[in-house]
Amino acid sequence: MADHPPRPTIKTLSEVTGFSIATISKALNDSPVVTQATKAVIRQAAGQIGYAASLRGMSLRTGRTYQVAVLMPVASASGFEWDGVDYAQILSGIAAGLEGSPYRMSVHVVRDPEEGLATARQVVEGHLADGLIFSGIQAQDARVAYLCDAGFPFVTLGRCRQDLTYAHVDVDSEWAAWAATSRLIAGGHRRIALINPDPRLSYALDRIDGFTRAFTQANLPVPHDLILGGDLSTRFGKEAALALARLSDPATGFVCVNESTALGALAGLRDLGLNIGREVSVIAYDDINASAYFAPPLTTFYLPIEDLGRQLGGFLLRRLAGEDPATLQQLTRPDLVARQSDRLERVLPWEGNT
Amino acid sequence: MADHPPRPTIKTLSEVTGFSIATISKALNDSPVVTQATKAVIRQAAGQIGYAASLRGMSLRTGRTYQVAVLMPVASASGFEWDGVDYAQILSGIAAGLEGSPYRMSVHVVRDPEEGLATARQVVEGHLADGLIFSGIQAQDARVAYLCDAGFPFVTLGRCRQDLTYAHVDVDSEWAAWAATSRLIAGGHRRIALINPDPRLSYALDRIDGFTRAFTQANLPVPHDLILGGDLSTRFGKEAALALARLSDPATGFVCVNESTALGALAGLRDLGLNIGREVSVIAYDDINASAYFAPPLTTFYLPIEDLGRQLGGFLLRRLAGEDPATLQQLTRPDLVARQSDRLERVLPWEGNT
DNA sequence: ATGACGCTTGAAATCGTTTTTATTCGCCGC
DNA sequence: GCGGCGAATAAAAACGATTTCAAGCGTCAT
Repeated sequence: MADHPPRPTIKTLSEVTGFSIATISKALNDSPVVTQATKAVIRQAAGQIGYAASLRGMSLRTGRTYQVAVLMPVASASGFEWDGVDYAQILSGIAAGLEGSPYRMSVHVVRDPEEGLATARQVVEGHLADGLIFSGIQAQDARVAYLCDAGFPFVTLGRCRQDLTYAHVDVDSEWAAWAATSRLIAGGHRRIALINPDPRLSYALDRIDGFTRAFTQANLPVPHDLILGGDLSTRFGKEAALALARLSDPATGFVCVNESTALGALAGLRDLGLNIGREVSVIAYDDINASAYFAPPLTTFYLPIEDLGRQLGGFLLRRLAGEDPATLQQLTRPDLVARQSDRLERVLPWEGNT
Repeated sequence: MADHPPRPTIKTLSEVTGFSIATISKALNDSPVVTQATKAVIRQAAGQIGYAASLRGMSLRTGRTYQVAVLMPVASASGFEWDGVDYAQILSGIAAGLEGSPYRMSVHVVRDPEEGLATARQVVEGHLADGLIFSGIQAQDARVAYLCDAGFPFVTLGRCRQDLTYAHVDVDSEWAAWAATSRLIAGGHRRIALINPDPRLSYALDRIDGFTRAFTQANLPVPHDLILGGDLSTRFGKEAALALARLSDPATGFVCVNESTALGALAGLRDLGLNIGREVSVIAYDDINASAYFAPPLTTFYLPIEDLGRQLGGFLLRRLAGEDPATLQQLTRPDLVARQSDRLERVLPWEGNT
């Protein structure tokens, strides 16, 4: 066990430079009341002795924590089935977005939106963090409502359907579902299934909207009976695909919500002896490129999930700096990656213009 | 924006009860110098007004942060290829292990062990956390050495090969590699490949040891030319399998390090037109059950990764309480889940006794 | 010459705890 | 009756920063 010399405090710096701690503090915070000359001297000395302000001290005085809390959802009941969400990548992105700021990231695990609300309350009331980031937004989201009401800075991945102004980053699920469905319709499919997440989630509704729009635009009836919602597990994907492909008027096209459900769907369709890419087609979201190695390789929409995380972090920083949440809103369109799980070859009109 | 009433402090409690703040503090910390009667009164009042000690204040005074830092590795160069590590599940486990304690979890993203060391230094020197958890332990691990030397509490997932005493949780990779290899040998394979992680990682060496032991025990030559190390990406798994299966004396059995490399290996072998499960066999580690949906379903060793996380959290708590690290060490044997990617049917002697 | 003002710096209060040291008070022994 | 002691509580000093307010001091107008 090595003994470290005691960390220099503002007092040390005061003794070294001869200035009072008040002046030191102001200088380091770049206050206009202190001369450039003294600022320079103090900064130089600070660098010299390796002074870094104690977050503890700052925190007590200012009430800020210099922490950002992230609510990380974990699949509760799916029993460690793959849910296709690489939250580590989101966290990595958030951390990247926070880089260069004094803010650190604390992670709170939540099993469901209710626990999410409880945790959000704790964070706000206990001043455990200065800002909050979370995802899994529901159409009617109690967390969003609470935080808006409390005036606490936050950014979400996803949008709720309430009329509230808040910072968020989202993927254009309506468009993606529309594009995928249109692609399958153009490929000749009429019985297209939508394998969807929990219907309380806001983007589940977005996907239904896009799905519906594709049929309406093509003057075709919307196959409402082929919309199935569940958790994001591979098991659900398989069960859903099996059920849908065994109908008397079976589904031949599948628009899956992500890689894990798509993997399950492929497994189910394979079990039925169907030739995927010829008899049936599958399209999904993809963010970790596992789809490229499925049998057959999956046509997907690529979701730059690490970038989304980076945006979340960046937006929260700007929100904490006082920026208006109305200016901190962003919608991303995923890119189509055409592979072999659908039989479409020709380029569609909307391709290429992202 | 709702205005919250100011949070009660120890001073509030002092005014309410009539006791001095010193007595309050001691009472709430269950100090023996204060009477049971007053303790009861104070606790009652604290509950009444909903007092909870400010972590900020405690932190400044005690020097503790009530935070545990986790170093989360992100695959740097693999370009968002799946690496098969569900770190979210580990975090979830750690959080579960920490539950009931006042400790919160902060996550620091690191791209490689060097950055890990730098971050560990920051955490220790800046007192950013009271304890540290990390993984990806190398045979010679600078982080472990540094933290041991600094006397800073930490727990690792994995063991290094230096002679140091520290708290850790690990999986018996030597055994698992031995078991997988033995299983393939018993199935008639002689050219067995080991698809391994980065050879600097400690468990990469453990796996080589187990692999070697299996051949030695069977009085067979060890196929050193079939040991390949790389990142954990699916791409690497595919490339490795392709290379190994194309040798003039090709590999017919594959012991993969995890689900993602196994998925890649399956994809590669499939591309070569090989019948997996008959002509070639594949065995891997598995923690999210995606393997069950591969084509064919993969024989794996199941790794209870969330439990490992829970152990990590629990061990760190005990370490923080002053427990001897020598007593905080644990080795887990994964369970075999036999599926269809290897052709072995009969039960091996070591099965059943976990 | 003097008072006001601007500019820079310093002293002191403050944030909410814990911990060390001091005080109060009843009681016992001599 | 008084010093001393033990038990319980109170007072005060930290921890390391920010922030308010006061002070010093030269300049300039009156």
